Amino acid sequence: MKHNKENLYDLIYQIVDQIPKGKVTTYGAIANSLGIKSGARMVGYAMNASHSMSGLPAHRVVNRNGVLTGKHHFDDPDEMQKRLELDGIAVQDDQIVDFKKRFWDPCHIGDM
DNA sequence: CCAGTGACGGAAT
DNA sequence: TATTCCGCCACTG
Repeated sequence: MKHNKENLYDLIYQIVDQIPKGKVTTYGAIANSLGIKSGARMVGYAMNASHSMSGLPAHRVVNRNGVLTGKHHFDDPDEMQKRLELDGIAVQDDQIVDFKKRFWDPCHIGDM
C-alpha cells in the first residue's frame, strides 16, 4: 500500500488525458483540481513519468505563463510545439498565442 | 537519514 | 510592471 502514491500520478494523467484538442491547461490548474495547493511542482514531476504514457498530451500542459517549459523534456523538443500547432494552437517564441483563450479548466471533469 | 533538485506558483522587493 | 526569492512535496544521490 505504500505505492498508493501512484494514485496521485494517475489522477494527473487522467486530467491531462481529458484535455480537449485545441486547448491547454496549466500545472497549477491540474493541481488545484486534484485538491493539492502549490502542488504544481508535483504535477510537473508526474509528467516526467508521462514518457511511459503513450497518447498522453503532455504538450498541452504548460506553466501559468503559457510557456512551453517542458518542451525540453520531450524526446524531441520541437515535437511539443509541432503537436500544439497540429492541434490548432499557435506557438511563438516557445509561448502559446492567446494562451488565455486556449486555457482549459480541468475542473470541468469533476462536474461530469 | 540528510541534502539537493525540479515540466511551478505566488508573494515580496 | 518586472525581477527575485521562497515555499511545497516528491524523488534521487
